[in-house]
Amino acid sequence: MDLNSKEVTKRWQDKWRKEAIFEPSVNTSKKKFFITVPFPYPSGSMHLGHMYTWTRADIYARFMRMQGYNVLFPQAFHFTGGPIMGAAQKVKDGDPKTIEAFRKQGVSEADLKRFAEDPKALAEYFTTSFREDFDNIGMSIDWRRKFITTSLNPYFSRFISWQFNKLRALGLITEGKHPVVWCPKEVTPLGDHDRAEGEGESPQKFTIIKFRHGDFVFPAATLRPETIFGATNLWINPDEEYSAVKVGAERWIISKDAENKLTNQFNAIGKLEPVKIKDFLKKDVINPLTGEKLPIEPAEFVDTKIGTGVVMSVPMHAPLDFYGVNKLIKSGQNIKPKKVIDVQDENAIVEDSIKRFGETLAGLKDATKIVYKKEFNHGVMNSNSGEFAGIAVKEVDGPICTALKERGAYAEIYGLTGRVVCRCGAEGIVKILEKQWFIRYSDKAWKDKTRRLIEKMKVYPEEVRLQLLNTLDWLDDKAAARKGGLGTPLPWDKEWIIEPLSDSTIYMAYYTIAHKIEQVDLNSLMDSAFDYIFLDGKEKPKNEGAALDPLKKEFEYWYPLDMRVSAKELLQNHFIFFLMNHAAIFGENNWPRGIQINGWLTVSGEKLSKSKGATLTIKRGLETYSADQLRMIAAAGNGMDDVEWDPATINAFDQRIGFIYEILQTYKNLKGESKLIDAYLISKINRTIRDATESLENFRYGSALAAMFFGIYNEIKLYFDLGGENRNTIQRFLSTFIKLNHPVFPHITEELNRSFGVENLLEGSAWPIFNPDEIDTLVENEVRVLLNTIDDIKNVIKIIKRQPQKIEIGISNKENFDVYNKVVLQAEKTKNIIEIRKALRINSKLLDKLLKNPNKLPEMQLEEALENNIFSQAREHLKRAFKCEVVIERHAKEEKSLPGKPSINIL
RNA sequence: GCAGGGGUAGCGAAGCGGUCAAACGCGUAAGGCUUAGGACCUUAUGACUCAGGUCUUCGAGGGUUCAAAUCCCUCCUCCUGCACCA
Repeated sequence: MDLNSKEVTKRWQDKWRKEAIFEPSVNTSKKKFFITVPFPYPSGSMHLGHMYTWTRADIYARFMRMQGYNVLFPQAFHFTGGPIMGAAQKVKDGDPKTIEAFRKQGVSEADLKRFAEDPKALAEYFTTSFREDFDNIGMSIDWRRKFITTSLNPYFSRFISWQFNKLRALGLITEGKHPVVWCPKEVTPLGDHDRAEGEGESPQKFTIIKFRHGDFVFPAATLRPETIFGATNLWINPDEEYSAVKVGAERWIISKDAENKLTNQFNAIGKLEPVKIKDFLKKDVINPLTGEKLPIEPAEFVDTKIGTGVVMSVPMHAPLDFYGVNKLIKSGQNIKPKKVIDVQDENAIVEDSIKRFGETLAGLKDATKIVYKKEFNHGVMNSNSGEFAGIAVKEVDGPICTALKERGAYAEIYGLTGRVVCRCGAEGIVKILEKQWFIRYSDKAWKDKTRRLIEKMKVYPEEVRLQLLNTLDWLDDKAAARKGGLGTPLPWDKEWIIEPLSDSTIYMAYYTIAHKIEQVDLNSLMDSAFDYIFLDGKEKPKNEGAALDPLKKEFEYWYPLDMRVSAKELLQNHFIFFLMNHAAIFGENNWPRGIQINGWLTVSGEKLSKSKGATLTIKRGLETYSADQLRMIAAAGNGMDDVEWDPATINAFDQRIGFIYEILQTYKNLKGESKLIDAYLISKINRTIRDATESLENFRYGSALAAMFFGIYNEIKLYFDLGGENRNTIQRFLSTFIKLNHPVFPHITEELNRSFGVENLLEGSAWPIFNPDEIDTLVENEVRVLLNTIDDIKNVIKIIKRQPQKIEIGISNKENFDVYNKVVLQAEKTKNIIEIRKALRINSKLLDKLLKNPNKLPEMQLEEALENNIFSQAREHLKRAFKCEVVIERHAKEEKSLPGKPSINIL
């Protein structure tokens, strides 16, 4: 016989479609389960990496269907943003890399031409392609609810408008400026992926403190404005060029290297004129907070490229300054360094760190890092810092800046955390974008609400919860709209297009109504309509209100979302926005109930990216393997583990399915009795049901597979090995195996189920029930003993190097079993040998033997009669296996015979 | 830099205080079956032994404990995200 898993696939996919079992309707008498995966961006083909995530969701959907849930698993497509247009543009420009990648994915020349003319054609092409792939690998998706985003879908755009009006009404939208890394040559923001150098570098805010000298301003740039109380002087670099520049009504002295920064970041900037910086040396400036006079001093270590080229010197809190000021003091200057920050248990933090790293420039810089870190995290302002005394350094930044602002001494300037170079070759700078629209993710009350949501929901794997909570801590406002790309315009400022991460936060609600919304007149679909559908206690809109009722009914049945499934890279962006927007817009009863985060499918240890994925597409995969075979790989991972693409595993699939199929065809002829090995198998079947169910529930698919596919398979083999031949037991095994494995291998199990003689579809049929009464630990233990003994016999035979004439197996006597079991009971309480001995008060040689090693105390309960029975029933098998006479001796006299370890005598 | 997660046999991994030389899978080797085998079956796969035995390991180093891969500390190292990139 042969069962070809590729051939049966289509049959069952058609059947599921025909019976529309993936198209659930509202049924209030049935519990529901709503599961989604973030929509894909159709700018290329679906590859095995996509399959990994979607299969994980599909397995869950099918599992829940068998648990009796009414399951909704919909799928939409994301068109918002730049990449679709970008890809089309690249085709249009004739970019060979892009075109080659598309050709590899099977795109025809005619289609390529269409892509170049119309980005929408490209998106639609891949939308169709994705859908075929989803279907071909057996996703149980309800396609009636498919939709696309952007203004290409005016219904969806209305929905997004509603969302943003809601956020704005809640005070969660704000307008402001925003620093970005910028390429001056290409005149565009310079994202990580566009950089030749400096990935991960970002804009960094420096506080400018204005120190005045006459009508000149010396703008000292610093990351630590709180140290101003300890400032002893300013530094300038006497070997570099400086300019005076008009900023508003003021004249600032800055390094020549800082000129560009000023021009790019400040609006009102006047003429630049070179100054002789040496003329200012030894002159005094005024500390704006303390009123002290501070001298301007030269220092060659001032890097004029950083900040403004003017630096505030704080010797007690900055190693470089300490070094510089010490030199001044030695040359006879009267400077009195002052400590303004205390760190517990660290009295000489600067001196100590200099000692540690040395007085070289590099050493001083390393020391600086340590000092900054310690003082920032653990420092407290001391009595030298005026009104700020007692405040933690972490908390003091805001108040200090306010104080500086009040005295007209504050400004800010952005630098980069490191050098950035664009792919075009130009060096990146910081640019302040004006009039941006932000979502106020920094809002504290909003974060608190979301924190509650996160604490309440289910999170798989659990460690992700901590990461989400930590992400909330640093989350800041996010620019939510751009001037270009596809999308929905901001309802109150139509020049701006809502960007992709912002229009994908609550659209799961849209799935509930997507298949019915077009029955409503678009003109009547105003905000009040969405209020009515999605929010509790809202009035029904006067026009067309009745048309909304079926939508509201759908939403109220399906929401909240029960499970969102995705890979780990979306955790700190998409997921956090998804949760925050739900917390803001929906009632607590409609907050998401669970998320699952998984790792990636890797090839040679590397994540499948778009470029790599081009060769490992679903279509390619299906040329060689069946859908179930591919799904097996997706089921290999637990939690956030990455899973390596390893086609060799597929061999295990064929071989096992083949064996099951063989049993299926022959078991009916068996007429054997039910024996102890039957009790054993039934016990194991129940354990497997329990373990597999628990693993599936927790998305531990690798463990589930180990139990329900590999583990139980080994048990049935053992069953046959030990002479099992009972039809009912085997039937029980087959039925359980087929059902348990259905979520992972839906096609082949349907086929097996039919061969099994069951008419109804497996999909949606009842999940096997775990029966704790059928767990028989004693029998399991004794079978273990039998197997160990067989191993031992083999061992011995190997040693004596000859065919045995006769094997005598001696089972220990009842008294010994009693002692043994008492030790087992005690060992459950303590592993302390002396205590066990005390508790038992028995004198026996066996006891001495058992208590020799605390790490090897017996743990399995055993039973003398059962041990005898197991061995007696296995006698025929042993005779066959060892091709000789086998004698089982009860109550063996031999001292070697222990409970659980019968004596073996080979003649 | 900040946050989170890892480092266990040739590989993927399980174990998360005591039945652990380490489940399960892959790979490898030998034998069987075969015209043959990438198919299947059996056995082996840390080291040393050889009548069912012993010893050593879980990134490195310290510590807690009768007992640690498992708990604590320090260090090394890998992966992920850090926002205008979807």
